[in-house]
Parts: sequence; structure tokens; C-alpha cells
Amino acid sequence: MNIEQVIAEQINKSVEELYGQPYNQAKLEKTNKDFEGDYTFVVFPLTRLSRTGPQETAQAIGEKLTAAGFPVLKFNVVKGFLNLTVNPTVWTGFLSENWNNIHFGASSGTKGKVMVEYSSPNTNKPLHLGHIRNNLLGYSIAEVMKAAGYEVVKANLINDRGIHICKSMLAWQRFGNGETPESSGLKGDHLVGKYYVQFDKAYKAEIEELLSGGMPKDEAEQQAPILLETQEMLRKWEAGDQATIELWRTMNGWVYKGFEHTYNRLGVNFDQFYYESNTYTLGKDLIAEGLEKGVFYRKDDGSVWIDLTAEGLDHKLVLRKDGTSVYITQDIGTADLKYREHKTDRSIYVVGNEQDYHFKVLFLIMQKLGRPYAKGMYHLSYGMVDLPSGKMKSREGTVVDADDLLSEMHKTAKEKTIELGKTEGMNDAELDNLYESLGIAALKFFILKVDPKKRMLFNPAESIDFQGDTGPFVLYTYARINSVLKQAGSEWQSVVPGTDLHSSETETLSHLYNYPKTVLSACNDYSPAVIAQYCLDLAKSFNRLYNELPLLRETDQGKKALRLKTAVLTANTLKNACGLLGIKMVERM
RNA sequence: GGUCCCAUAGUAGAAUGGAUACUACGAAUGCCUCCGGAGCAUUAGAUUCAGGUUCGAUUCCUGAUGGGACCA
Repeated sequence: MNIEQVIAEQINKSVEELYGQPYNQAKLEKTNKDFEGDYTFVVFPLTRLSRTGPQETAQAIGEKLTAAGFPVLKFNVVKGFLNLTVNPTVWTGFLSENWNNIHFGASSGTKGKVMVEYSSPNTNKPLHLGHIRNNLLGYSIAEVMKAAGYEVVKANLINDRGIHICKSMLAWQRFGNGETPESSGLKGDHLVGKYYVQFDKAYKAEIEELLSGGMPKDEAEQQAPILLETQEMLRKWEAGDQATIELWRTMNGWVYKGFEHTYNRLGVNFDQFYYESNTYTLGKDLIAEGLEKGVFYRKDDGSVWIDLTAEGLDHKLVLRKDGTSVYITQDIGTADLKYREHKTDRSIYVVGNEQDYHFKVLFLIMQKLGRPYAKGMYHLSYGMVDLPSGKMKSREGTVVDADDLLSEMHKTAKEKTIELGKTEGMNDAELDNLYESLGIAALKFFILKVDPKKRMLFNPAESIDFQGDTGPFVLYTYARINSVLKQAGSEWQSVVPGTDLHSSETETLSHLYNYPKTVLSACNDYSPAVIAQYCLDLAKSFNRLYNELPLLRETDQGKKALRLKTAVLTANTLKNACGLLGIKMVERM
């Protein structure tokens, strides 16, 4: 059992004995840095029970705990704060048991099956910074849930059809002269994206022309010939026109190849792909079912709606009057499909917070349709990534392209590394791997350390550091431990750690002790940021230990064993924790 | 028009209702004849405003201001 729980129960018991009231509320916190102790119990709320001042109450409980003998060694009272120091054997025992455990922190056993849907790109343009946040979050939360004991299916629902795809297709037909990724040397997704931008240019030019001919703006926007042609193309696509479908296949193929490259570089992967071209007709049968059950209602014009005013929301259209789907229709159908195929207990959608309302409505609908899995659906809603200049807008060209950014990170990592000049003896391939790992780690850490719910600011010019609270800092700590251990031999491995602990040793050990708990709380909060913060705390506390105490040069064998085993467990834990963030360690840097 | 989200040093970020609000970048200062200085130690600097609940509020409630998103 966890040491905190042991102490908490002892406190509960003590309170009952002291004040004659049943009590089970005891909760511990980590003791604040500036005070002596490992755990702190706040007694203010208890004074009503004890009918004595906070000092006396804390004192009385402290005495009870030390009288129990274990695990509390001693205590001190500051105002209403009861600071407890646990017996060092708690830490050394924990270390002896786990220092060599490669899977430290991973829960075994299954809590059920969960699907994490993330990425979900459109196939008309390349990935950008916003997608990067989505991909990193999705991948990471999936890994966190695995570590917490879930069976996880990573899914990607690709938005591969619709008017926006037709825009790229049409522009390519018109202006492309048969250009291909091979002929142009452009990555497939970038090539298609280029034509999406060209469409927009041509469209705007046509609107201008119509405006100068005296047409009102609204009408011009709807009557531009290129747009009409695109709509015609979509109709052909839906009717199964050979040539259109062929073009669509070809261009989507280019995009997929491009995406695959970016996904690989980002280190994200998927177990299941869904394509909207297959799923966009789903959901209509559920609309019919809902009409029958009285969940939906039909308006006079034939459109189908749901009334959510009782839930504080609005009326929402679920099927157009011509019988065609809207987005939510497809999502209803896809949710059902996912469940039929995978029998997941929970389903997580990693999607930006601009769709909060959409998912609120979707989940409500699934509940009203009586779907048993509805209560397991969750929208992992994350904030936008802002640039110093404001919001990213693809049409205005103010996006940070994912591939460019990755290359930029690689370049910076290279410059930094060369500057420090510690990589003697590594060959070109190894160096290139190193730059890539460092650059990606810096980027991932930068993005994942922020609470997903919050908007974050990304300054391309100066945002990503290699010093301070960063990925490279964590990797550096790991690489340094690695280097020390290589020089350490192996005699220490069989030595029992001494129990005379320095404060920086206790601090590091108690951090390590908390790792499994941290994984669970990251899972409960759907927040990789919890893991990222943990990595920083652990690395910092170990670095302090490293600076304050000798490892290899320590002559007391018990102390040396303690420190080296702590080093091993620290390295392991950093590696595991970074793994949950999708960050790979480097052995040297 | 309606709904929802956000507000912490110069900057980027932390903090289940608890102690003197924690880190990092940037600024200033120290530490490599000694296990890797991408490190460590020290200093200066902050909770948008006005109320309320509480022994105690960055955290909860109400309102204002500012920013963002969505729905029709």
C-alpha cells in the first residue's frame, strides 16, 4: 500500500481515538520546500472536532503517529500544519525494490478499452502547428492511458471528401499542367495545398471582377464561376463519376504519402483509420431511429431537428430538408460504427476547443438515443496555438507549417550541439539522429508542458529553448547519468543502500516514489502536462543531488550504492515518462 | 442576439481551498586542476478590477473590464 494511504489511515484512527468521532477525511500534501518534513497534514478543518487550537490538535495527532512507531519518524508543528518526516527506510526499501525495474510506473491489468481519436486532418492542405499540438496530445494521452492500465486503440478519421477537396482538385486541373510530387519535387501534401491556395486566389479574382461589373458582394461570392464548377465537381464525385473519382484518388494518394512522412517524423501512429468518404453516409438510419423514439422532430420543410433547450442549449439541425447530412449526422453514425467495431468502454475525441459546443450536442444526442457507450465519450478539448501576430489563418498564409518547423528545430539542435562540441567520435548518421531527436524533443516538450485546455503562445523566433524547462534539459540529465553509470563498474549493484539520507536524496527518492501516482493523475486529468512537469521536477532534483554529493568518488559504499541506484531509477523513470510524451532518450549529446 | 472558455513577474508556463504564490527565459552575481557547465547556487520582479462565501481564496460565487471561440 502507498505510504500516504498508510499515514492517512493512521491519522483517521488517531482522530477517532482522540476526539471520539468517526473520521475518514485525512489527506496529505507534500511538505513545502522551506519546512522540514516529507508530508504535511493540515489540521485547521479539524479544530471544530477537537475543540482545541490548531497547534494543540496538530501536536496531539503528531504524538499519536510517532507512538505508532512506523512509518512516521518525527514531526513538527507550524501553526496548523503538521509536518511529518517518514522513516528513511521507507525510501531505501522502495529503492531496493524498484531500482532495477524497467517497467516502473506502468500499471498492469486492464481498466477497459478506450479509443483515442486524434489528428483527423483534411486532405487539402499540409499539417501545421495546430495539428502538431493535436497529434502530440493525442499520441501522448493514448500512451498515458496505456500506462495507466487501459487497452487503447488510436484512431484517425481522415476528412478526405467534400467541397474543400474539390477546390484543390479543380485548381490542379486548371493550373497544374499535370504537375506531380515527382515532377515538382514537392511533398504531396504541400503540392495539393499549393493548389488549394491557388483556388482561393482565382476565386477572389473572379469575385473582384463580378463586383466591378456591379454585382452585389453576397451574390458574387456565390456566383463565381470557379465556385460553381467546384460544386459541380462535388456532385460528380458523389454520383461516382469515374474521372473525378480517379483524380480524387490520385491527389489524396499524394497527400497520404506526405502525411505519413510527417507522422513518422513526429513519431505518432494509429491502429485504425476511418475515411470520411466511407462514413459520410452513416448516421441517417440513427436519425430515423431517433425520429421514431421521439428524440428528434421534423419541421414542415422536412428538415430534422433536436430540441436541446431543456439542457440549456439550442435547437440543432441534424438532417437537411433535402435529406443530406450535416457534420453531426456523420459523427452520430461514426460513433456507432466505432462502438460496433471495437466495443470500447470509452471514446476520446482529441479536437480543438472551437468544437466544444458540437461535442456537447453530440454526446447529448447519443445519450438520448440510449446508446450505452454515451457516458464514456469525452471531448479532450485543447486551446489554440497563437502566434505573436495573432491567430493562424491558412488563407492568409500566417500558418507555421509542420514540416518547416520540424526542420527548423533540427537545424537549431545542430547548431547548439556543434557549439558545445561534446560529440566527438560520433559518425554522421549518429549525429543526424541526435539533432533530430533533440529538435523533436524540444518541440514536443514545449507544447506538451502546457495544460491542454489553455491557449498557448508560440513565438517561432524565440520560443523554443534548449535551456531551462525544456526537453533538452531532461535529455541532458539522462545522458549525464548514462555517462556516469558507464564509468561506475558493477560492484555497487549488490551493496545494500545506506539509510543515512541527505535532503537532496530524500527529495529525489520521494519524487521517484510518486511517479506511479503521477501517471494515474495525468490519466484522470487527460493531461500530458502533468507528466512533463514531473519530468522537470525529477530532473531538477536529481541535478541538485548530483551537484551537492559525489557519486563515483563517494568512499562510503552504502552511500555510493544508494546514489547510483537512485541514478539508475531516475534515468529509467525519465525514460518511461518521456516515452509517455513521445520523447525518445539519447544516450549521448 | 444567445451560449461557452480564458485572465498569474518584462516574457512563457506551475500551483486537489492552505504556510513567505512555484519554475523557466530574459537581467545581475558566483561555481569547471574534481563524476558531462545543455548543469548548480544566489538576487531583483507577479495573482486584471470591485464585491461575496471561508479560520484561510490564484483557486469557489456575483458583477465589471479585457481577450478568444461557438450557435442562429
